[in-house]
Amino acid sequence: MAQAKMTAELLDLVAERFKALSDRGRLQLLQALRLGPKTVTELVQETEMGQANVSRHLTLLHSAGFVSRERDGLFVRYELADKDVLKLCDLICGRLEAEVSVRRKLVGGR
Amino acid sequence: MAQAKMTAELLDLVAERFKALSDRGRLQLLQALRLGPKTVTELVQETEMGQANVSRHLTLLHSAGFVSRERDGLFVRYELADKDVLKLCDLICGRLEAEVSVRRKLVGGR
DNA sequence: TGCGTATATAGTGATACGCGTATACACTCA
DNA sequence: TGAGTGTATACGCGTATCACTATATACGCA
Repeated sequence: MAQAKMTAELLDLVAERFKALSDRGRLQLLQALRLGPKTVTELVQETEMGQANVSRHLTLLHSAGFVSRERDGLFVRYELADKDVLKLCDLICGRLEAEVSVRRKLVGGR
Repeated sequence: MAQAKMTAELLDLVAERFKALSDRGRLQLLQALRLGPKTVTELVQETEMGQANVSRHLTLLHSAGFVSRERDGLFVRYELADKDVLKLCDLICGRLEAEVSVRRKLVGGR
């Protein structure tokens, strides 16, 4: 896993994946999908984003491999591709919590 | 870990962290730091990036909490803040490898 | 086939990002 | 203090990204 020597192309692919996770709206969508598959319409309602934006973000997440899609008649149902996505988010969240607690200690309360 | 209800501010912080990892140059720097601390000059030599760019990227990685810095006389030595950074990269790499192997199966060689 | 709904895709303007050059700042040493 | 080296920052430019609106496509149904 992750050899020391990585080609520029591979790094670009990795960067692309991280970039897909570097937007609040997209993270919001992933969080919304935590509990199960949802249609675009449902996600629009939950996130208060415009339909076009939701669709665009979902398309991007899909091409990055983080969500899968499935047509259901008139609807398209999106779903988390696997659990790794959440693992990634949780790792970051863990880091943030650690930072916050350190900061609290330094400030002494707040 | 990662409650279902996340505030917009927290999501922005998470997105900011992922954005720090969404650039080939910065990933390259993190890879270069895999084996131990290095100075800016060394990183410039290893990565073939301009000095200004390396410094800027390192500053960003530092403010995102992924690397730590330490002055050593005239030099500044950067170091991976912890192992989680690599865990993140490895998770992405694992996904990429899986994708590639699937694609190989579909295409049938290549 | 025509209509209505769900989803995806232009087109556009504002903002953010990355790079290269030049310059400022930090530190050492004579 | 002044010269020299290492690191950080300012500026300008080209490009990418995002939100918004309008429009196109996909599908179900009468």
